[in-house]
Amino acid sequence: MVRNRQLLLQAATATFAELGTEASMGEIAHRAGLAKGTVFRHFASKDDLIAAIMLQMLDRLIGTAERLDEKEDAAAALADFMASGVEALVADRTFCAVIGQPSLENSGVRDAISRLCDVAETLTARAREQGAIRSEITGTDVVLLLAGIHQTAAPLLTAQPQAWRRYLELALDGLRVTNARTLPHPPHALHPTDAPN
Amino acid sequence: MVRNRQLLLQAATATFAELGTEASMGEIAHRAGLAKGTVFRHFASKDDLIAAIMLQMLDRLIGTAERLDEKEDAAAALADFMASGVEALVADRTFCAVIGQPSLENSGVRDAISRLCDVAETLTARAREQGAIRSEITGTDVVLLLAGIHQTAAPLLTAQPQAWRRYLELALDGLRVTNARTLPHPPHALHPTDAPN
Amino acid sequence: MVRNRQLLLQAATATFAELGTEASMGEIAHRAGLAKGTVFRHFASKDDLIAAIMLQMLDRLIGTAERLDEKEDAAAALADFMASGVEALVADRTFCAVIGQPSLENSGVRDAISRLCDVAETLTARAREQGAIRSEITGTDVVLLLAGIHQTAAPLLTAQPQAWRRYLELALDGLRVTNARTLPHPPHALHPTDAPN
Amino acid sequence: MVRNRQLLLQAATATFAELGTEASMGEIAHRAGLAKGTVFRHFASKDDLIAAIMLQMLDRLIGTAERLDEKEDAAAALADFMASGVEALVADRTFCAVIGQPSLENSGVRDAISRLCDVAETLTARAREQGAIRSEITGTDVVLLLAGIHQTAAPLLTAQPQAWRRYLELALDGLRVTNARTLPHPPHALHPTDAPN
DNA sequence: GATGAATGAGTTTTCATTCAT
DNA sequence: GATGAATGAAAACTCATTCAT
Repeated sequence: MVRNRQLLLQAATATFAELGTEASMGEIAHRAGLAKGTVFRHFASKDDLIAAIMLQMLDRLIGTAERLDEKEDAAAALADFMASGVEALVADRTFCAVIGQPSLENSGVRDAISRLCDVAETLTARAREQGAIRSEITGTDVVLLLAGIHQTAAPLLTAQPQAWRRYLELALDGLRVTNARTLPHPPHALHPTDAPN
Repeated sequence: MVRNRQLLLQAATATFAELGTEASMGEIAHRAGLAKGTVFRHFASKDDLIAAIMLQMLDRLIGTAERLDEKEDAAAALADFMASGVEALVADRTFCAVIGQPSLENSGVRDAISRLCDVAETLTARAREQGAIRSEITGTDVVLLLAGIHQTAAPLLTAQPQAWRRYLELALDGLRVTNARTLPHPPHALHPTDAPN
Repeated sequence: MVRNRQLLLQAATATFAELGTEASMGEIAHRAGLAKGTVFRHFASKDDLIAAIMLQMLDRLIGTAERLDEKEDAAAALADFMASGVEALVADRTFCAVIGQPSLENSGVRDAISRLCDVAETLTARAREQGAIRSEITGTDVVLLLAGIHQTAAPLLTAQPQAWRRYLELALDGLRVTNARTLPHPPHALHPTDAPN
Repeated sequence: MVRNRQLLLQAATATFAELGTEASMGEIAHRAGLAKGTVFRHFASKDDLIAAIMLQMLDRLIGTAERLDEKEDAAAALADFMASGVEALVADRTFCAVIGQPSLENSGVRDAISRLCDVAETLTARAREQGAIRSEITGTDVVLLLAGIHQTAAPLLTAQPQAWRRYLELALDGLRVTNARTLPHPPHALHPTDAPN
C-alpha cells in the first residue's frame, strides 16, 4: 500500500536523523508500526531505502529551486534556496552523511544531485550577472555549502535548532564579497564524468 | 607497553580515516600488528578508543593554537589555525562524524573541546580587537566552522584533495566582512552545561 | 480454475528441475504468470506442491509400465521401462532428491511408489520367467535402480546429457548376468509397513 | 582449538547426513555444543564447511585407494575400493548431494575429485589389464558409480542399512561382463578442463 | 602483559504462509 | 477465485567484548 510506503519513509527519515545510517531496518520497521518483512517489500535493500529518502529530499529541493528561479530578485532567490536546503538537511542528517560517500553508487541519486547542481547553477548565474555575488562562485559551490553550513551548526542542533541561520548568513556574506582576492582553488563539478564542457 | 598504545592509536586513526567509525576492532588490531585482546587491554571499549583518537587530535590542535597565539599578526594566526584545523579533519574523518553526535558522552573529549574553544577564543579576540574580523565572531564560531568547511569540501575529497582551501578562504572572507548586517542568530557555547565562569 | 493448476504444475516442474527444491514459491508463481496467493489456493503447502509433481511423474511412469507390459518381449519391455524412468528423472531432479527423504510423509506419493513397484514387478516377473534376467531381481530393485542410474550420470548432466545411457546399459548387463553368485543382501520392499498381502 | 574443529566436523557431518545440506549452521553449532560464532571462526562460510567435510572424505578415500593399489589381486582391490567408497557415502549424504552440483566452485574439492579419479583409474587399469573387468570402464566410471550405488540403496537406508551391498555386487557383475555389447555412450572425465590428453 | 578462541547479541535479508480486498 | 501486501520465523554472517592460557 502507498500509505505504508509513506509511513516507512517517514519512520526511516526520523530514525536515520536520530541514530545515523547505522540504525537498523528492524528499528525502522518498529517505528513505522510494521513488520520487518514489509520494509523489504517496499525497499529491496537498506541502500535502496536510503537512496529513496535522499531522492525524496533532492526532488523537493530541486522543485524549490525551480520555483525560486521565477523570482525577479536573484540574490534573494539564491538566499532562499540555501535556507531551504540547509533546513532540509537539518531535518534529515542522512543526506549529509551520504552525500560525502561516493560509495553510494546509486545512479538515481547521482543524477538527482547533478540536476540539483544544474538548477543551483541557474540561480547562481543570475545572481552573478546581477553582481550580487562573486563572479567565481558556481552552482556546485552553493550545493556543497548547504552541507557545510548544516555541519557547522550540527553540534548545536539540540540546544539551538536555529543556529544554522547564523552560519548561513556568514556564508552568504562571504559569497557577496566582491573586492576579495580570487579563491585559492578552482571550482569543480561533483560528478565530472557527466558531460564534457 | 606504552609503544603498543602508540601503535594502536596510529593504526586506529588510519583505519577510521579510511573506513569510517564502522571499521572493526579486529581490523585495527590487525593493522597494528597486534591481537584483538590487546586493543581492549589499552582501551576498554571502542568508544574509548575513538575518544582517545579525538583527544589526541584535539590536543594537537590546542597546541597549534597556543603556538600561533604568539604571533604578532592576529588575523594571520587565526587563518593559520583554521587551516591547521581543517587539514586535521581532512586527514581523519572520525573527528567530524563524532563531533556532531552528542551521544559521545565522553567527558574528556568534552573538556578538550571546551579548551579548544577557549584557545580559539583567545586567537579570535585578538583578531577582533585588531579589527581584522567581525566583532560578533567567537572562538566557538571558529571551531564550528572547521567541521563545516571540511564538510563542504568532503564530497570532492578524492578528486580534489585541496578543495577545502577554496571554502576556507570563502569562510574567511565572510568573517572579514565588517560592514555587514549583524548575524541573525546569537553565538553560543558548545557545552553550556560546563560550570559557569 | 483447472487450467491454472496445470500452469502451476508445469512451472513448478520446470523451476524445481532448474533450481532444485530450494526454488521459492514466488519464483514458481512468477513463471506461471500467476500471483503467489494462487499457488496456495491450489496447493496447501510447498510440500503438497512437490508431492503433486512427484505424483504426476509417478503416474506417467506407471502408465508407461502398463503400456509396455503388453509387449511380447519382456526383456525389451523392461529395458524400455528403465530408459523411460531414468529419462524422467533426468528431466526433473526433484524426484530424485525427494525419493530418498523418508521425511516426505505423503501417503499419496507412498501409494504411487508402491503401485509403481507393483507394475515394475509385473514387468520384471515376466523377464525373470523368460530367463532374460537374474531370478533374484525384484520390481523394487528395478525402481531403485532408476534413481541410482540417474545419480551415476548426474555429475555429467550438463556436459553429457545422454551419459545415463552408458550406465543404464551397464546396469542392464548386471541384471542379465545369470551365472553370477547370489547377491549378498536380500531384496526388500520400499514401504514394508503397507498392509501385508 | 583443534579439538573444536574436529567436534564441528563431526557434528556437521552428522547433521548434514540427517537433514541434508539445508541444515542450519546454528543447528550444527548446537550439536557441537558450541556457539554460532565459533563455527564461523573455523569455517568462513557454510560452503567452506561443506567443502571441508568433502575434502576430508575424499582424502580418506584417496588414501584407501592408494593402500589398496598395493594388493596383488586388482579385481579384489577394485571391489574393496568401491565398497569403501559407497560405505563412506552411506555415512555422509553430503558428498552425494554436492558431487552433482557443479555450482560448488571449490577448487580444493575439484582437485581432490580429480585426484580420486586418478587413483581410481590406476586401480581400474590394472583390473582391466588382468581381464577382470570390461576394457571400456574408466576410473571416472568407477567413481561415478559410487554415488549411483549409494543412491540406489538410499531409500532403504533406515530399514536396511546394508542394502547397498546388494547393489554394489550388481554393479560389479555389470563391470565384470566381458562378452557384452559395447556401452552406448563413451566415457568422460568429470572435469575435462584439467588436462588435455 | 599479550594472545586469540569463544561467545552471543544483533544485522540484513529471504520466504512460506495468511488474509483483506 | 485471484491478488499481492503483510507477516514473522529463520538463516547466514559480523563483531565488540570476555577470558583461559
